[in-house]
Amino acid sequence: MGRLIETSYMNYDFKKIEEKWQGYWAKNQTFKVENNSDKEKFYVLDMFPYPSGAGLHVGHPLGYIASDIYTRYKRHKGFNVLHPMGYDSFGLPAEQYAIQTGQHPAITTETNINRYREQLDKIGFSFDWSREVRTSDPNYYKWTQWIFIQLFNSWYNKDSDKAMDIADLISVFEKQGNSTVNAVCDDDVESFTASQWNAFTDTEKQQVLLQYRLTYLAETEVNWCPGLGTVLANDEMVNGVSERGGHPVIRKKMTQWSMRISAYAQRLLDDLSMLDWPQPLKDSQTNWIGRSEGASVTFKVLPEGSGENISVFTTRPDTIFGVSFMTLAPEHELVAKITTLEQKEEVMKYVAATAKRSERDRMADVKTITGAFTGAYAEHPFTKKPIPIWIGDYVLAGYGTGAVMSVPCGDQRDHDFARHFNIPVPNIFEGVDVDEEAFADKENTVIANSDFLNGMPYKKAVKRAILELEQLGQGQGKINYRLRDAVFSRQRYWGEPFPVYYVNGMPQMIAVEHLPIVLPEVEKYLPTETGEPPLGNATHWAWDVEKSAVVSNKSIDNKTVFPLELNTMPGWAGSSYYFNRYMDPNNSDEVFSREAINYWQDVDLYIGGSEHATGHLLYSRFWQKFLFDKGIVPKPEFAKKLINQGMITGTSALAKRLQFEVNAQPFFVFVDAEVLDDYLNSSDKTNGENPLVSQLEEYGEFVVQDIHADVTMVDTSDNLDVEAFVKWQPEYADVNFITKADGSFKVAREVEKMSKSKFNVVSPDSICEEYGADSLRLYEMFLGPLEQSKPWNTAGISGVHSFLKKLWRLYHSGTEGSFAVTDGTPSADNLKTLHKTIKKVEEDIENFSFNTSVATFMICVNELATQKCNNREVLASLAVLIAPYAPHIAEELWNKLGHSDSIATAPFPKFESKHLVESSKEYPISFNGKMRFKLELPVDLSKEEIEKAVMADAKTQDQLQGRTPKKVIVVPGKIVNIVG
RNA sequence: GCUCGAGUGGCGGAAUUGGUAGACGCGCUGGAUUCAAAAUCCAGUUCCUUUGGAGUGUGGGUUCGAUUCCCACCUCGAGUACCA
Repeated sequence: MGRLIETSYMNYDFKKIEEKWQGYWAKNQTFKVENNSDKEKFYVLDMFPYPSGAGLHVGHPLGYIASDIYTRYKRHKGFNVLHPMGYDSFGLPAEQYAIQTGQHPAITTETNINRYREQLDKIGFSFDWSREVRTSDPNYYKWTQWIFIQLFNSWYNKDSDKAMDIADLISVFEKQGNSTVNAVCDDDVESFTASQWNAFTDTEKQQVLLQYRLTYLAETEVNWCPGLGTVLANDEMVNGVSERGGHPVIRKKMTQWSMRISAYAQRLLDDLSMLDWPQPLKDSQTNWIGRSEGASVTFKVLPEGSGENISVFTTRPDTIFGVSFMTLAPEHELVAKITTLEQKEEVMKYVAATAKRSERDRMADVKTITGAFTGAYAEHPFTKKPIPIWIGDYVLAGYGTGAVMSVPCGDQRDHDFARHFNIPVPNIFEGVDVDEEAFADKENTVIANSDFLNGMPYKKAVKRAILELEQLGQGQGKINYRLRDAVFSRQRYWGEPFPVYYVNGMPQMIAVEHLPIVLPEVEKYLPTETGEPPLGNATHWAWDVEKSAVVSNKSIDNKTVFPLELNTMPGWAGSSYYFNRYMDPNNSDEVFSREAINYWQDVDLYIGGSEHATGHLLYSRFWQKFLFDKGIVPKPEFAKKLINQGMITGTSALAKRLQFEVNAQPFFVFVDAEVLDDYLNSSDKTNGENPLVSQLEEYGEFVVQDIHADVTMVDTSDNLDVEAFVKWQPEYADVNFITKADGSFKVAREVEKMSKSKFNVVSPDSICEEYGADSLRLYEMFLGPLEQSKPWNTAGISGVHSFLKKLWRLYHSGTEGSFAVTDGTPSADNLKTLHKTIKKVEEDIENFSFNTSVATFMICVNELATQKCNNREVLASLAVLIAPYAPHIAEELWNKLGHSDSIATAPFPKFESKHLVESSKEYPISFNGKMRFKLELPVDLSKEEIEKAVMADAKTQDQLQGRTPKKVIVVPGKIVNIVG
């Protein structure tokens, strides 16, 4: 009896081992870190997960495993590593579920988080859970509200190029008005003097200040999604529909909170160069910011003296003499003013038609050219000739000034428009034909027919044109950005409430000491009958300035009790600074202490998906820069290095089904994939050996169909468990299965996105159950390069699993597999294998090439097993090497080697090159670049000696067959190449 | 359309500054062990017309030598979408 138990323990019992060490780590808080340490800091962060109801599949932990390996490695290297985890727990799915079921989103969220935690714990991550944060926790969103208030109380000073306190701005207004202020602000700010400012009422002053604040309330065109009942940010829609749910989105004017991210456009662009982030991600941020250099040009509307001006932005001021018409966006405010009587009807019709077309229609239909002539003319700044003013929906109201100077010879869209409406296409390029298409090449441009620009190349002409425009007072050089201010209001329940109440319609911030303003209870999570956001359903949602408390709506008197903001913040609010909050997550007095932020500084390694390129990662950089300006954080960028892990796709199992037609009725047969292939590829369809032949003779023509089978019912050799399949889908119970002679039935495989509907979802739990967390971790890494997308196929896991068993056996070479190590001096071979492994694994981890280090471990264990190595010193080093990858088995082996502490902080083995020194080298001998044979030669031979030895070799003469080589290339230590 | 990335055995993939293409694993084939199975171990496994030859998406170039560098093209994937 006792012997049985002993034996079972001697085998690699991963379940027992993993449970034991996960328990140990939790109990001993092995991975809890302090904010002060003599050790150097290192901060490894995973992107915040949203805890969805579906739980994790094997694709989700990929990045977490990689970051955990790096974290554990850095601990072995002597760093104090911050490696936290938490939840981005506000969000739409929980709210949609609440609308359907009435269940409070907080409850759904809690359930989902618990499930996530359970799944994460099983994989053996070394997170410091004492630092967990949740964005929906009032103790957390108190600080989200706090940052919002800081933004509200700030403006952007272009002179100092940073955010400054709004109080500074007010004192300037009081003394000098706003003419000397160089701020990022709304376009339509009117100028005022100090005395005018001082005469303003409070409300007027507030109104003016809103035009300067970094978060402001303004009527803006927003992306309204009726299907979701909320507005969406640009990055939350794809091709004119909502990213979540695919609902249509329309343009609508609404009063909304916005974030003046445009103030940071240039710095967001410039600082990309100091980030070690993937180039595609930086490129997409660069595109999103969309900087273009050019000029703004003012055209006077005729007749002279009408006082109206059209201002345009152009990147090609050098083509100003090619202007043959102007185009305004149909929404442009001048349209109504300048349209002549005769054209009024046509223009109004066109404006109404475009307003009706949804954004999506307009995008889907780029080819159709539409527009209308306003009847009005503008004056060319130089030639003074009249230019017709058109409207067209190819000009976007939201970009630039919503108006363009149209140069049909230099811009294809202008060209198309001109041709369509028979507008002249004057040519201003030397030696270029612009009849068929516009000439947009800047490099080979020589300007002609352009007065003072004649004969100039692009760059020179641009400079000159701007100079001339400036002298006329009708233009100047300008830089334009595509990046728009970000709408910050959402008409949702499950988000952070704004710390805002309204006095005379003007927003007021609630004092910081009264935060958090907690999300109120509501009976319904839908918008109110009057169309207000869900918070409009709350009965206690008013601010009492005397009590400094949220009180019943009934007491609103607009004297001491005021209505609170009904919108909530968007999903990205809470995730735009969480990386900083992790540094000191339980601090209730400050967002984080000085001590904490000064110690941890910023994230050293950030791992997550590339889908956040223009959302989370841009907003976070913006907030970080703002906090940096305010002296709250020490770094203008929050993450030095970022890695996008690739997606893991599923490998679907497809059972081949044939559909025959029998008596005008469909008739089905499942057939083994190889049998079918064999049949389809054979030229002789009457070959009697293929089981399909008999079927075909009977039924004739067929159509092949692919039926998804659940991947769990397929073994490593693609054989389907037919019994289980039929039990799972009883409708197939009566269908015949044509199997191979031995009764096996193979499915075909196809790589598709991992999804429930394709029955190819694999959960980490089932893998942990069957093979253990260490196998899962190794296999996820072994699959391929971290950043690449790659298919999951559970079949392959047996390789890493048997590797772990082999590793275990290396330490259990005693009788009946008992633990046995020896204390002697390791052999030269042992040391060579070990140090080769140390070198490679260390390089691999530093390069995030985790797949190759798993291969290295396999080679190492194979070699040590061949060497029958059971040396304590070598095996102890090996345990540490492998600990970041397979921490559970490493802990167990470390423990058996006699250590009472966790392996977590054991020093990483030191590589010593002396163990790798070789006395001879096996030279590949190539002829004309092709390796033909190998020759073992001493390593210290000179070039000449090598050549001599090679030429003297019989195999060389064999290859040459009497020819005399033209040349012999010898690269000592590498290769010999004989030419001729 | 534009921008970026990637194409290597049946499959996932390896090859660090140009220097032995296919490491490692899966799968497959054969064998050992076993009453049998699982597990384990050993050998083989790029292709072909095999005393040899060809071969890293295709075609060309640079080089003694190219998966690696250059040019053109093809295919797939990601991002973006009238941005003046």
